[in-house]
Amino acid sequence: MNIQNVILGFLSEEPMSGYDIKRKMEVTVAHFFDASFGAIYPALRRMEKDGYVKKEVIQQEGKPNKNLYVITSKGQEEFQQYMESPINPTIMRSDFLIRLFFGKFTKEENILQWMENEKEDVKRDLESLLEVQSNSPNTDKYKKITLEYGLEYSKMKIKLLDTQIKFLREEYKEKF
Amino acid sequence: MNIQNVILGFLSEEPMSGYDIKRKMEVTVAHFFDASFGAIYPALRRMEKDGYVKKEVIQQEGKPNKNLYVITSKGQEEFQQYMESPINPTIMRSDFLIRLFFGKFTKEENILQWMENEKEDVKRDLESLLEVQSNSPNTDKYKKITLEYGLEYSKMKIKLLDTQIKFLREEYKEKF
DNA sequence: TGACGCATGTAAAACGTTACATGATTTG
DNA sequence: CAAATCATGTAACGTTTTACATGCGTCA
Repeated sequence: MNIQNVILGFLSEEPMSGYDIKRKMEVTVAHFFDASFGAIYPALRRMEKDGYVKKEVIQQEGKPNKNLYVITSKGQEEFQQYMESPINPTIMRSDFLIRLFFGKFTKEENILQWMENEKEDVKRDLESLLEVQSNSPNTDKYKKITLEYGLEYSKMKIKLLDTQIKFLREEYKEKF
Repeated sequence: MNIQNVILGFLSEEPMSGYDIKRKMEVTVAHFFDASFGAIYPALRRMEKDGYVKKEVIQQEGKPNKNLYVITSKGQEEFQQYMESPINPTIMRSDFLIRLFFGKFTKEENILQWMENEKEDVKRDLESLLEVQSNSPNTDKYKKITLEYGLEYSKMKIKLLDTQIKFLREEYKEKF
């Protein structure tokens, strides 16, 4: 999977600009896929050159023009091929967990601070996912599963962090 | 966080070769950090050039020589600086979830197959983490938390996949 | 008036994967 | 006998981030 495949997916649903795609990603797949403008715009140009999408310039008043991209039949074929290809393994890269893993090389205060921060971050993630959920009751069942995945994952993280923070605090107190 | 920081972390524990580091990563941090030989070896060379590590060549019989890397005090300082720096956000990239998200563009059989495969993969991950857990009862408490994280995450995924697979199968049956 | 949202884009740099090359020993 | 393990390394390639550039409208 690369950005191109994901963009083709979004354009299979409706024509969008690079900006639209980025916004859409943020409220739908951000918890398991992320892309920057610097990756999206060049990808769209390439895809136009390769005939996967067609550009339509929309004149707007008071706002910059919009480059609306429409998927072509060649693009649809390409996307279908992607959907039939083998699934790539999930990539995860967690600085937080690396820090924890090497936790014995730093002060316990640092670690507790990291864990509190992480908990707050995850709580915000959870809230934003809950908001998305209540704002989109009519999404299809598969999208609902990916949302559910995000919700369960967040809840699991909060629970685990809560438990472990308490353990560490108990231990910390016992030093006196 | 980059490979260099992680390597410095491992070398803070004991001198290792590039090969050792890779092997160690596989049984400790693979569920939240991954690096290939093509990333590790060049990193070690750079780090030696920059004075973060020292190379010691170990002659071995019947096996290729080993380049054992030892962290220097400059390397220790660098690692401490990393440990005090702000934590980078976690990166996740899941082809599986992207496929699910765009599930309506493919056949339900495909989706069920993906989910079954994913479940089996996660089950294997869980088993390997459980094995690591029973093979290393004396690891420090922070490492234990990262292991616990992996275990809980795997269990969560299996549970969710199980539930959702059953739902989809029920629905599927009702079509008759 | 400064920041933010809308909107697009490029170029450089950083980072990493993949594939290839080498070669001995051990294991099934 | 083939495959896996041990062990290191390079080069090509691909991808992505970051930073920069532009510019209007709105809102506090």
